[in-house]
Amino acid sequence: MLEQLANQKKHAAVKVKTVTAVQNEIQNINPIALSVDCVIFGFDENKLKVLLIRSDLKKYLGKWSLLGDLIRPDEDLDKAAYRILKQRTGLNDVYLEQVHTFGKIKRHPAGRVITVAYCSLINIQHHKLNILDNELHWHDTENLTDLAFDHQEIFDNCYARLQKRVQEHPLGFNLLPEKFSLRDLQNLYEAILGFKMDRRNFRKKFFAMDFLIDMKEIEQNVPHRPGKLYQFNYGEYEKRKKKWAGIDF
Amino acid sequence: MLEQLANQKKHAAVKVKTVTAVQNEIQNINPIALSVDCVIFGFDENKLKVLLIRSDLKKYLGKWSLLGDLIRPDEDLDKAAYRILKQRTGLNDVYLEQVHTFGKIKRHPAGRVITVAYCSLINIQHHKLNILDNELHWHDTENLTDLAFDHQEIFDNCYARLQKRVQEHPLGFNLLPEKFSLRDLQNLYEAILGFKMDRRNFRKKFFAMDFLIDMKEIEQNVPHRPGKLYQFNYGEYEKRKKKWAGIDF
DNA sequence: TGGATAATGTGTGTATTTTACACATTAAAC
DNA sequence: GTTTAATGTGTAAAATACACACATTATCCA
Repeated sequence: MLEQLANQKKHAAVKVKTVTAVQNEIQNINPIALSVDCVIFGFDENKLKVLLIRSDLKKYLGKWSLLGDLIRPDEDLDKAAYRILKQRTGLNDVYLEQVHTFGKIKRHPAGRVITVAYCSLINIQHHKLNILDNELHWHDTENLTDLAFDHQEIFDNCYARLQKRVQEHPLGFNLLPEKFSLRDLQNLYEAILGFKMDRRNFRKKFFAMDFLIDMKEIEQNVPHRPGKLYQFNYGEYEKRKKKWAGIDF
Repeated sequence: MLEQLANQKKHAAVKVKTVTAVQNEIQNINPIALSVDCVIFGFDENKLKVLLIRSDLKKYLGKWSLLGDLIRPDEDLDKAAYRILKQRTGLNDVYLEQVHTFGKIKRHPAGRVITVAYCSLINIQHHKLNILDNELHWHDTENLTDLAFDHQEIFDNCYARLQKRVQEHPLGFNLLPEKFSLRDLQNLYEAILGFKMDRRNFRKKFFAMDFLIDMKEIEQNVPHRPGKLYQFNYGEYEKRKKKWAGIDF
């Protein structure tokens, strides 16, 4: 309570700050660096994958780490994340979402580096062609352990977010080819969520939503009866988006 | 594609970095400052409130802004947010959650300042006693406009997050006194979500969850039949927490 | 070419959850 | 003791989720 009053007094003393005063304050207090790290998910052979790179830092030699870089002073936060993605995957217009910011004091051996984690979903087919760099690797998300830095924590956090968001929003389609079968879609959900679902109920659910466009095409080169191909109808979805309501915990 | 190869080459050239090399890189690239801003929610007279302070920056004189400060170099991110809360409200052990990081280039007039937004929920009764500083003000969240900096955007973002989270997790109780009536609880939800609910179904829902402890007390000094008082059973909740599953968008 | 294989594609009944809705009860105020 | 303004409770209908089985079709191979 006394401390409270003291703080208020201190505040009252500094009535109006000029921009220059704040600039000085910033200069003095500022040995903190900022980076962006991207958890880039892909889906291939019915497995959820994450794009990793071999750490270029001596301390973590041999370990895998997320793709990241320092933020440039003249660069918006989101832009920095897009830059990383473009650099590493060659892809534009990918799904990207900020997830969480990690700022423990000793998380980076080179000093105080606070990092903003982004989650990205890409169509791995588009990217495959570009991945010649053998320092880059699509790693199964199952049994992922022992990443460099605090990247395991960052990955876990982003994966949990993905699991949640994929159930409430149509993100998943970013991981699939434009045209996909319902089986593909179910495999994707099962890979992300980590459990099997009833095929009939799964189909019923998606057909009931009525966001899938029947492309009037069927799978090619499958050793069994081919399934129909669909596209997700983003336009229609935007129109009828759900306004959630329902307390439940 | 060519650009892609060029990037890979550049990467391949810098094989192993020492910590010192990274330190230099950081020193050179680093005129970015980091702050924390807290959106502190309260609930009073059946209205959702947010704690604001008059901007101390000349450019925004007269405008209200969120409570924030620069992060100290030796301070964990979350610690910085707790520090702000303690300073401004005198309260410990409050609900606090990181929400989003805002980093547009020109969001702060004094230069590049990236800010991490936190959402906090406090029992306004506990705080009321402490709010002597007339620069601080509990503002209705309805019709909140024209905050300083990009604080309107930050507030909107945190409010949206609160609306969502309060439906999936028992956060709301942080805004209420320890003992509350079901009417209090419903008023809280209606204030946060912005619509009215059926009283009978609301009660049924919460009783069915079976997380409310009947305190065997009733409201005092109400001009009508007093309601029973309850407490939220956090212990039981932690035991039976929901594992969500259900695709729906 | 036809039978075996391995998938796709569809429907129904049951249980659970959500929603809509009305009346008796209680304490306080006058 | 009557009025007032809330609390407290139950039930039927609708919508949603879940469990479950069989016919269909393209491919593969003998």
